[in-house]
Amino acid sequence: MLYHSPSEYDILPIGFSFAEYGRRKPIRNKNTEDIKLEEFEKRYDGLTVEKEMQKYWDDNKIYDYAPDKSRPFYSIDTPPPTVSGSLHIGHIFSYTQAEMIARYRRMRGYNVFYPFGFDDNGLPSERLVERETGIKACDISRSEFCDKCIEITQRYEAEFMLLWKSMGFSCDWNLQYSTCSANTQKISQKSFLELSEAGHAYIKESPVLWCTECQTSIAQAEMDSKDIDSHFHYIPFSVEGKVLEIATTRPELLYGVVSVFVNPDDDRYAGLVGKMVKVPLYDFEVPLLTDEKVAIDKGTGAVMCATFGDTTDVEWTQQHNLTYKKVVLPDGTIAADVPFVSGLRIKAARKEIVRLLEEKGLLIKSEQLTHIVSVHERCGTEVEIIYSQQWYIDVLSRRDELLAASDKIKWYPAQMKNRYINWVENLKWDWCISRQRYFGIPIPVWYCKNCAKPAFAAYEQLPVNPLEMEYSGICECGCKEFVPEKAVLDTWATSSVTPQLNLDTAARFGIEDGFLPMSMRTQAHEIIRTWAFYTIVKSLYHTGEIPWFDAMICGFVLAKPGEKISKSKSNAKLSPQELIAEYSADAIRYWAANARLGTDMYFDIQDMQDSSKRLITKLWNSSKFVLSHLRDFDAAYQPAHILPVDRWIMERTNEAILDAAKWLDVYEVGLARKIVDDLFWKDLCDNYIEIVKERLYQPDIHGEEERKSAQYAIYYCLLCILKMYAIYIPHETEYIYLKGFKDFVGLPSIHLTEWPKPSDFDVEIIKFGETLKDAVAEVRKHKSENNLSMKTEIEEAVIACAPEFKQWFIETEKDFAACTHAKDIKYVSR
RNA sequence: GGGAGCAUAGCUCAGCUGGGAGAGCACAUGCCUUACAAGCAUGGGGUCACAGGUUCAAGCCCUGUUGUUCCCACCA
Repeated sequence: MLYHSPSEYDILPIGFSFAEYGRRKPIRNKNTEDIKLEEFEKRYDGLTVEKEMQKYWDDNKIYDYAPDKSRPFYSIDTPPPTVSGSLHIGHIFSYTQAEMIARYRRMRGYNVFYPFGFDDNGLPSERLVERETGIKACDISRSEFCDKCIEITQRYEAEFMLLWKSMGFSCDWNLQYSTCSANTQKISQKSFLELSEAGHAYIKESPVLWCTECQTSIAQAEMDSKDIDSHFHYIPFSVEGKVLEIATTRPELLYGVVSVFVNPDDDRYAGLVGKMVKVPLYDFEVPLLTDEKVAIDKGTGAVMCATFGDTTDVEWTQQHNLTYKKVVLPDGTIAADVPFVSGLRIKAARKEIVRLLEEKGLLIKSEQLTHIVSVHERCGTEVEIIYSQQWYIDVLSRRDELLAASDKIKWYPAQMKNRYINWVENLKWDWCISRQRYFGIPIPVWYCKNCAKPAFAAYEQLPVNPLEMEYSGICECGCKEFVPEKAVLDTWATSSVTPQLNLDTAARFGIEDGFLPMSMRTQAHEIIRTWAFYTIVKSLYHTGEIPWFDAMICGFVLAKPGEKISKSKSNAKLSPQELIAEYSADAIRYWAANARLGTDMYFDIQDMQDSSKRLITKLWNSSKFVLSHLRDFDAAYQPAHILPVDRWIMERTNEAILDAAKWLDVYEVGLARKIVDDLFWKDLCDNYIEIVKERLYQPDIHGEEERKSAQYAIYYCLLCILKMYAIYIPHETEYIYLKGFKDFVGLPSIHLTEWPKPSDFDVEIIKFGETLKDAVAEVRKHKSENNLSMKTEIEEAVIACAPEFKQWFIETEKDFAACTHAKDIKYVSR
């Protein structure tokens, strides 16, 4: 029986380790003299190295942007993260994929313009501040509240920037912008003025989507849907003395009923159309009208139209020229002139009306139901529709142009275009851009006190805040007094001009002409209907062109199917900062690259740790090996004869380079990574290095020139592999580069080197390599099946190969024998 | 209700223009092999969701079905 007490470990002779105790075999002599480990640490310590490398990049300004007309220009429109809370792993995931593309393009020789920004104005930031301070915006003065917003968003931005830096992002922070800065305000207000001048932005009083919690108008894009438990109340209206049963979920709007609709083909009501219907409880009369939208088979086939229960009510009110009866006020209470329920909040009013109906015998029945309602995405409150004056940007009349624009943009992956098309085709409202909020970019407008006509700020005045400035002109009507606009712009009205913001930054470097359209926009699929859509709208109005040529649409990280990662659900186990501190940035980056573009992924810490650590360690160890054999390498010397097996690994590398580039050109970082992984792990480490190892160690057996041939190959392959991995794991590859390759290459950073560009690869020699691998595998199989050590000598190996490969095999015989420990090698034809 | 994606090994997934069913993890069996036990070798394991069709040939193309995820619409 195998039993050991702790004391037994203490008496193990030197040369035995704990793990080996049961086997009683000496641990291997590590040959430390050969490897000179003082230069290559035994274990790679990513956490320390990453900090060092980041400092090295900072100190040497590796990623500073400088225009270079000799290179093709490549610009990236990166999402300015909404400053509405801390970032989570989902942000890391999609930003990292785009960052890899920036690195790839840079290495491909592009002059990459890669600015970052922060979206720090508007409702999302206000809600963050309200949450953090416990103060509601409406409870303190506007300037006081805005000061708090600036203070808190700046704190978050500092945190965001540190996070991107610790992820090793290769952007130049001098190109940074913020959407609440004075300069941005100027550009955003200018956009507003230009669109107003051209008639694309306009003001009108009409029904608008309204959040009673945030007390502001919102846009169609800001709505979410939510399942809500509710009741269908069957209420008896009456027409010509007969009961007309109508089902509704909004009985509190009874006072706002302006008509009743039935389907024109509904025989049940044929004779009643045009007659007056009496509304129960309130006893006023409304007309019975027809509309094709009414479903005959739903409920009783009769629908009440109230101002406003839903978008259909809005359409009907407009189409049939019905009057507006105010029921719901902007603060979510019932208007003062509504009998029975005035002053109550909507839900309380609903209860009260139902109670009254019941009391008076006017409630036929109530059915429970779950239905989907529209809620405000920021607070989850059910969206109301009220009448009010707002600024809009015309999108409905531009549907065709907006659709045509999507054909000019290349979407990656292609099917993401459908989401955009789907959204544009389903637009029901023009884009409402005014918000009755505080911390946002002011709408640069005053209104004439006499005739209410808007007066616009002059371009030279921008940025302006009308609340802090008098309008100095005179209205057409002769009036000199003006009232300032209090509303601010929708945050998307500003973030939709990121191409213009970036252009403004680029202009500082003298890059203006040809900057637009930008090369590429990267973003997650969930904001196609907002950010992508609005940017396209603005771009078409401002430039008549698409905003960018390519759209790289990333997926999302989910906790599990259907569940987004969010702090409130506490399924984000660790913050990105904690993940970096624990597992290293390279580990997270390598994992983040394991995704199909546009496809959501589930976050699994174990998964990330396993795959990333394995690769990072393997790359370290193999680099250590390779570089230990390049101490006397002369990069300028090309051996006269490169052995076939060396040619094989170099050609395989070329093949992989071209394959990986093919994927990276279409933004598929994950598929490209897999190509590199296969080359590195399977072909280079498991086969090539094993085959040529002895040739590198023992030139006395294999020949000096032959050793040089192997050196030539491993230098080329490892350097290419490091370059390809550099976009994924920039810290480790840089560290290895600095230790082993910098002196050969001459450039101060691997990130300044060029992506390898073989013109082609040799298919024949790669086929030979495959046959060679098969032959080695056969021997390994033989030893494995017989429980033999790989070192065991075998008498004879018989290689089955095609005749055209035989000469190459003969030239590989010494390597093959060294790798397999075969004493004799014979051939048969295949 | 409209649209899109997905369905391949126990798990996570790759498989680009039709011809060999694959990787990692997990599992099993071995192995100190002058980089790496955070390793290496070898192996077991699949009706490629289902039903039709096109083709000499289908995981891949076509039609339909089912399941699933997402986007949009759906508040009477």
